[in-house]
Amino acid sequence: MPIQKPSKSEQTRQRILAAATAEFATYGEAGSRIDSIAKTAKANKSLIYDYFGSKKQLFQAVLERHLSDVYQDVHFDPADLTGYATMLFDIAMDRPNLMRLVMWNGLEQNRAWPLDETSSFATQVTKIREAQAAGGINKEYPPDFLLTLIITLASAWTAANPLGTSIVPDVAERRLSFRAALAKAVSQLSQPD
Amino acid sequence: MPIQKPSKSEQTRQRILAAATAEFATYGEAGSRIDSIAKTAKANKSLIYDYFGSKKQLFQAVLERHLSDVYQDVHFDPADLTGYATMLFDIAMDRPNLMRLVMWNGLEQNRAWPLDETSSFATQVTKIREAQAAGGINKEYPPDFLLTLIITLASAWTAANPLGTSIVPDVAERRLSFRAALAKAVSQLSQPD
DNA sequence: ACTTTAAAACCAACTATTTGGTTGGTTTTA
DNA sequence: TAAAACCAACCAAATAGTTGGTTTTAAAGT
Repeated sequence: MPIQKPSKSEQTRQRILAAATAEFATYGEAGSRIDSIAKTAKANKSLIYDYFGSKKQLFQAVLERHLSDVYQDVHFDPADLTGYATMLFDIAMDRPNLMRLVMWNGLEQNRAWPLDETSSFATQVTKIREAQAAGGINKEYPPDFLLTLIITLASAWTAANPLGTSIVPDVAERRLSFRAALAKAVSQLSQPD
Repeated sequence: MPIQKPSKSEQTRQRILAAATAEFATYGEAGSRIDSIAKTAKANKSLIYDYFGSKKQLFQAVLERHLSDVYQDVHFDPADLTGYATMLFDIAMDRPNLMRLVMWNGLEQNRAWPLDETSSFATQVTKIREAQAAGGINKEYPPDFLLTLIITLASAWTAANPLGTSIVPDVAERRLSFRAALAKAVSQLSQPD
């Protein structure tokens, strides 16, 4: 029996996570209602507490699950910042819920990040600094400036950014054009003089 | 009597707005508590309803007031995108509360913007497009791409952007360096080839 | 095969508290 | 003296979280 059919309770867990994802992404932690999640998940409210403990822990679980999905796909290569940017762009465009969850999490000042991207960010900054020293990346920008620029721009046209979506309501249809523009911008900025 | 001393009720109104600003900026609309605002404002809860109608209307009033403060200072000149970017950067850095309010408002999908920046955005996009046609701005980027890039980057290191602040926790002390980097980046991207 | 049995999965109903919003009146102002 | 400003107490609804139990599942015993 190589493939295990998910157990009944596991299926329920998944329904709860799916319902919670939609609710939290839409309304944030404070605005979400446990009753609403239970109803959408077609699960009894107490199961949510049995499986996840509390509203806050459920939010955390939802966020962590979606983040860890993505972490597997992300490879940071300081020699290819353009590729990094477009990959983040694709991830962000494909996962509006995740982007909104990240945003809510940030605003609701729920402690630092789950998992440890903070240290991951620091690693990336160091690699950019080294690449600058080695002449592979434009030295005129601070490395952490560049990294923030790339990550922020890559998610600038997601549902997570009210500015981006109100300036460009039709990004979805112009995705390739924007992806290319992003690539060009990052390339232009990171290229050594 | 050229200068009117603010009436008692006007002072109360202001205390409520100030308290609401802090509460809403910190917790968002859903996470804020009217009782808490009343307590902070040292005003009776019912005054909030007398003066502002409802929680939602109070949020809207707070946001509009802070936005209109800022609108007076913002002048958009397609011939000086760099200046525009740094001015937005200064405004954003000086008004963390406003930035967070804008972010909450966007995420909480409270209808479109108060006042009409939407049309203002459209105007700015048009002006950029014209400047591109006239050869004053790099033609390789879509005008609405450029505008989003500028506005988003200008606010990338504010309290409103969890990414920016977790990558660069010490922006405050390095403000001038980041301001200069932003100026250089915008200049580099908008300069015609 | 069939029963036993205990844990796992599930749920309806409930609770204590918090919440946005109201009421009916007192105090202050001009 | 009447309107404006203010407030303590109140209310109905909503909310996160709990309880005490019933149903399902699946393995063990016969």
